[in-house]
Amino acid sequence: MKDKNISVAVIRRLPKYHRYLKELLDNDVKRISSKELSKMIGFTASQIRQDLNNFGGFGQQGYGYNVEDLYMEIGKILGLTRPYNVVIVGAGNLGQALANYTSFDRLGFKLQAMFDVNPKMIGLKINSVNVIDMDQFETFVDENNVEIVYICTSREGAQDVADRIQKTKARAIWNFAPVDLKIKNDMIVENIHLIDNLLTVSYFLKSRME
Amino acid sequence: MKDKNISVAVIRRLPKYHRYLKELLDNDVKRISSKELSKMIGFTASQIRQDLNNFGGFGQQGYGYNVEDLYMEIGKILGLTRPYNVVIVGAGNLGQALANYTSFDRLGFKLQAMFDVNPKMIGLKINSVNVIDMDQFETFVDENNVEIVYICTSREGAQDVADRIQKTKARAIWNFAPVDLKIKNDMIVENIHLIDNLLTVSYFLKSRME
DNA sequence: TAGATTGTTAATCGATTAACAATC
DNA sequence: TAGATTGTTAATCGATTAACAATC
Repeated sequence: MKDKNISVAVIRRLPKYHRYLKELLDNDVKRISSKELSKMIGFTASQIRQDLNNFGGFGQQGYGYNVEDLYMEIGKILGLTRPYNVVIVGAGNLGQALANYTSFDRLGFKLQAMFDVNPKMIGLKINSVNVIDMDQFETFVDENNVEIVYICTSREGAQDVADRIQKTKARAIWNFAPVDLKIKNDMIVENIHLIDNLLTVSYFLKSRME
Repeated sequence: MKDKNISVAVIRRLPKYHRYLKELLDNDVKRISSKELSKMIGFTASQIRQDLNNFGGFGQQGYGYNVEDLYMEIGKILGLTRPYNVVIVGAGNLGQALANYTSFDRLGFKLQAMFDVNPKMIGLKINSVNVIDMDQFETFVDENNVEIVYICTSREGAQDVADRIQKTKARAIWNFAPVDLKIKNDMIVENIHLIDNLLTVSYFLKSRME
């Protein structure tokens, strides 16, 4: 499976395929054609076939795709063949919300701890996960093979956390703070910039009114 | 300002311009060239000039762009010239997190109420906003000129909420449930599919390992 | 004026769609 | 076999980048 030169546009569609295939699987659908999938998912049949063929010929002429096989294959492509240890920095509302998402756990994203600087938060258990003092961050991450850190701090605190992550063995950041982190090494960074997304809503609302 | 035929790619970059210009403004930077902005923001200077010229000639040859003017103009394009009334459906952790974001309020997204079906939640105040019974949803939305609804329910509850929104005067949905809502009319829908984004992280982690 | 930088056209690049031969 | 549908190549479309004349 040599994922060379796959465009980011394709990668970002994969989770959607994964989601729809799961639904089909849950509904006991055994096979599906690119045409049928197209109708459900909203991509063209051509695009679906192109996307999938970046990773291999998963279908069969005259038949279509086996739902279970394709679901498993896309899971593999997405790296869902093993669990990932994760921690959350920032035990506020958002951090707590993420800590309580059972679907992350089910997919293999295993929350090992939460960190905060607020003494009132430290020692609490959220969904049976400990809130630990930020002092122990680097040690904990390295000792527990944490690979992904979710940053749920304020805008102001985020860069400092990012700097500290870069001193550990963790290699990916999922950033919820409304700031573009400055990263030196080849860390993987995905941003959820809520405000950016909300501003597109107001853009479309305004445009629609004119 | 005729926003005709502007591609979605351009629209999604606008909030980032807005964010960086705010930062420049806060640092008392008076003017900036597309070249300097390029270095900060990571888009090419050419792309920045192309993007901005979709909406008008905001710059001046030999000078660059006036930071304050450009910030205001982009704010206008994004629809930030008036407030928007919003409500949250689902007063769980995520709903509460969103209710507590002061930056949304500062930009003009005014939270009028939160809704839930859980009797334990109803009557609570979160950040001085009432949690109301879902029974009163349609009436409240129409009487309070709510334009945007944030869906923070479970996957299972989201479509039902979407159906109910379509019976009101609200015209935009900000959806956090991991499902693609079926919408009949021309409602504006923006999705934050957290799992989809997290799966790209595991994809990149896996790819990086090979 | 000379230098700088935009606004804008043209060239390039990449992604999506269409078409169809291969084949189950 | 006949029908269906993939895998894949070619055509199209759109977005990004480069170039440069206009002009502050």
